[in-house]
Amino acid sequence: MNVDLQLEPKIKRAAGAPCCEPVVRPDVDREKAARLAEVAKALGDPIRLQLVDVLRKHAGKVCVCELVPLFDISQSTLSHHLKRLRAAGIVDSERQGLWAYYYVLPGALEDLRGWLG
Amino acid sequence: MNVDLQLEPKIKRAAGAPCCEPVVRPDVDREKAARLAEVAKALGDPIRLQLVDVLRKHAGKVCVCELVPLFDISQSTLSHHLKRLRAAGIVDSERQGLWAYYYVLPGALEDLRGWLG
DNA sequence: GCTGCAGGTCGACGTTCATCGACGTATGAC
DNA sequence: GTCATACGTCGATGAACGTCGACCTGCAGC
Repeated sequence: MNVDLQLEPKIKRAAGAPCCEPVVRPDVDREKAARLAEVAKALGDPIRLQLVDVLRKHAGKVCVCELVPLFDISQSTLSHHLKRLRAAGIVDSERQGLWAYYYVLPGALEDLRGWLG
Repeated sequence: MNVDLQLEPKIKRAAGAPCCEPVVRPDVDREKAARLAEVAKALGDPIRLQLVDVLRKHAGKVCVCELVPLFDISQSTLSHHLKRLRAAGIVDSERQGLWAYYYVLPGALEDLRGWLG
């Protein structure tokens, strides 16, 4: 197992030969990387990240009407962001009469957190 | 401190009044959210996420020529991804002669990891 | 000098995204 | 029934993104 990968610059070599033996390998497979990246991408917007932050800080479910005034965006745009978060499996919602309540799905951020160490 | 945010649907109310008192507040300010989102966004691509994964798994620095054959993309596209990761402050590079070596900046993912809990 | 290679940059292309206003759909109040 | 409200969806628009090939820049070897 090659721990220190600081490869010697074997500059004296035949033309066309690779600079070094390929020893690195991805540790996460393509499917897992895609899943992790999907969650990261959903969090890759300041508004969505703050949305998740607000929802996570509250044990219960939060009404959309509470979220709207927190941001300088229209309600339709906020709805779009919530839809994206739901598509990424980070939040879910529940309707009660006129209102919709959102909450963070338990364990939704677990994989990304685990990957980050 | 309102722990359970499951707001009662106070449906009996005067027209125009909000459904509930606004009690939620974002815990991360706008600037911190923007910084966290920038890192998350940089990780929001499967190739970039795998790149970081490979670099993190090796204590030393990894030559670009080792990274190219790991993915089904052109070298110019890979260079673009590495540039994005560098712009996000996640990796940095160092040239030695013909070759460029990339490495993950220590602590670059610390904030995001901390926010995730 | 010249040639070949590694890797970064540039321009172009098609796709996806964030945002908005407008509209649709339920629901509750009357 | 009618009307207002809360929220979602739709269509449009401009910006950002991922990808590529072509080109440019250094460096090593001749």
